[in-house]
Amino acid sequence: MKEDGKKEDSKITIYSIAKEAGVSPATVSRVMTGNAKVARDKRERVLSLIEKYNFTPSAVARGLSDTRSRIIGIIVADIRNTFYADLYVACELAAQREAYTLMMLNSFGDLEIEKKQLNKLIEWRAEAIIQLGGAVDDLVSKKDYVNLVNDIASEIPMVVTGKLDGTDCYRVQIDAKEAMDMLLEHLHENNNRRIALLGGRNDVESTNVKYNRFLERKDKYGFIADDIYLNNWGGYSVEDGIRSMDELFLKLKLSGDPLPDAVLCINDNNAVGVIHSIKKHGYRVPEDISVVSYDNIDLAKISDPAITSVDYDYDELGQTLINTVLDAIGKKEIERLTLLKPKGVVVRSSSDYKRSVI
Amino acid sequence: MKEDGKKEDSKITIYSIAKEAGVSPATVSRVMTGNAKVARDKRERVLSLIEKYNFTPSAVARGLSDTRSRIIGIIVADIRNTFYADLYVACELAAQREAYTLMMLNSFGDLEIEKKQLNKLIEWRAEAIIQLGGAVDDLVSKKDYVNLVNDIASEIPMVVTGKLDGTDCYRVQIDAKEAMDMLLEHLHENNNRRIALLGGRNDVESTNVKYNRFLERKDKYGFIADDIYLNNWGGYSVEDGIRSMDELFLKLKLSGDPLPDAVLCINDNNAVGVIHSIKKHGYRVPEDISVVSYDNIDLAKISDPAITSVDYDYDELGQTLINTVLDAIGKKEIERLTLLKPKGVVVRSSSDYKRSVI
DNA sequence: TTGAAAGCGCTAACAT
DNA sequence: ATGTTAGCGCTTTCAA
Repeated sequence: MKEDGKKEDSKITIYSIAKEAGVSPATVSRVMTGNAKVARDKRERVLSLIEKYNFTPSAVARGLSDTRSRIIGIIVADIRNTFYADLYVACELAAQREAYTLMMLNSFGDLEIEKKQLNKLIEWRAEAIIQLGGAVDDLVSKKDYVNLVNDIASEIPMVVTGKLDGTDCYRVQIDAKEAMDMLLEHLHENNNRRIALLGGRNDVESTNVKYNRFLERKDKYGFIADDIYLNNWGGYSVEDGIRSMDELFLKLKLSGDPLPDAVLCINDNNAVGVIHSIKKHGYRVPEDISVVSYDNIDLAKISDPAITSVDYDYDELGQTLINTVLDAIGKKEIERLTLLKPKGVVVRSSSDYKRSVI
Repeated sequence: MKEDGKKEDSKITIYSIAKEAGVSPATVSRVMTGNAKVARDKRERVLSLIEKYNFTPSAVARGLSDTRSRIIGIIVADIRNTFYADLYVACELAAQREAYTLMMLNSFGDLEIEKKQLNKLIEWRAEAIIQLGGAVDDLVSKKDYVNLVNDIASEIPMVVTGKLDGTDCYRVQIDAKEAMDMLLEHLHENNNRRIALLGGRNDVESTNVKYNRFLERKDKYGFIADDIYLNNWGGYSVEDGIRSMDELFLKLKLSGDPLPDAVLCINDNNAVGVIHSIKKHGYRVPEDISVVSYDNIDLAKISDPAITSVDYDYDELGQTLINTVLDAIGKKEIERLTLLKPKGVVVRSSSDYKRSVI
């Protein structure tokens, strides 16, 4: 049996601490928050009791009391997707630096779930909400969803990585145009002429931006990219990549058009699928066809061959997301849209091959 | 200008609802929680006001009031690791079914960070804490960490996926012995004789269990596995896999021992590295060397060649984790250790090759 | 069935 | 510098 079992176990709060230290609860609160001067001796006494009892003040009570939860809600399309996990971790790190706690929920790309998660965050009185992917990516947003978001955004700041037009969210994004330009430059340097564009969905903003940017710039580099080589739909997964490339092979066979020199994929997962298809059809990467993509997640490095991919500064992105949140909470005047430059293209074997100029 | 701007915006709580509905706050609370009968008409009036104002009760206030936060804390070694992300999602799904919210924090395998995160969860008065990987995996746990954990575990349930001995945590794990047996059976069926064991760390419980199980059973199958083929250290990453296999090639070259028929890797990442090394050395998978591993994360499927891996029922694992938490919260008598059977081995090309019996 | 009132554990005036 | 007190927004006895 423990000594003094009964007394010792009674719930410990700032009151019990205060009593034992012979001070007022307010004083205990003051030494905890550091929001006011406290006499050296009292502080020490309080501190040692806190230490003794291993006291941890209740964030719940504090949240109620000062009506600042210090929680930032964050809805992620799917944390199992490395891209989002990378982003999430960057946010968590940044948030912790500012003494905020993230409350993370998955939406699985399901609008109903997303609404439910938003609600949960409101219940917890999150001071702001960040959304990584999901409905916020769609180019044209559902009416009732927009309404919900606007309802929320009128109360607390919402910052999204997508478009979500019709709402007044803050937006933080990687500059997709710039990302496209980097890849085009790289492909051009290696004398690729005939370029295919695969993966993604037309109704997703970042994909759409890339697509348009490509069309805008292709002539500058003398790229050949007839419609048959362009397919910005089919999704973002490995399987989607396989399907898109299989389809391209088929179409090319029927039309008699030559293979592309390079395939520009919408992300690394997609590229893995594309490579898979290319190998399956008996061609080599990069000797026959180069493959490049975006995001530079771990997969790009460990794929075989390793994939050339546009890298982002995830830490910067996370920090910017959090900064935007904090500024918005603090009612500072800030830009509605922040565009971050991609870090650069990491050249790997999938495209590290200079074609001869014929 | 909005109509009635001032009044409309004043914070809406159960009080404002109560007043407008002409009932007491208690009644509003009752209709929200459903904890007591409320006259039909009053309920309807309250409900319609809730609807009208889009009222969402404060979980913070509720948490303070009934001292049940309905938060389950969860510390993950690294959410960017697909294995943990899979596990996490399974937990989130299970938790939501029970109307609990997960508060997820990463430990990055750093003991100091882990302690800080534990503390944060205590601040938020998590009703229980789940730990996926990290310090809980270590076979021999650090003294002060054990003390901290025991301090916490004496207050709220802790359930871990690792060993964490010296503590009274609940443990939920995949049966590593069984998982090993499945792979051995598979390798045997394909007439692999000479087996190498690569990856992992000796001081991690699940790895250790597998290693010992292998030694225990190898003779039954007539496997040849001299010390030179065994290397259960080197870690869990792709790079670790490359290093381990490179090293094995080197040692074999020096000793003149033949190549193994199959390499049994500690997880899928490791296997990717091993395959990388094998290819690099000019051998083929599976024709020259078969490769198998554990966890069956997405990577196993999209790797080239696709990797044979032991699959788990992640949903079941998540649900069991949450059930254990709930039972423990409810002070039910439950087993301290729950062992789950692996789902089975998913055979893919990396080992789908029958060797001829010489 | 319903309301009044106390209390959850903290913070922040306000007074001293 | 410190104590008193009044909330924060709920839930839950306890009476009625």
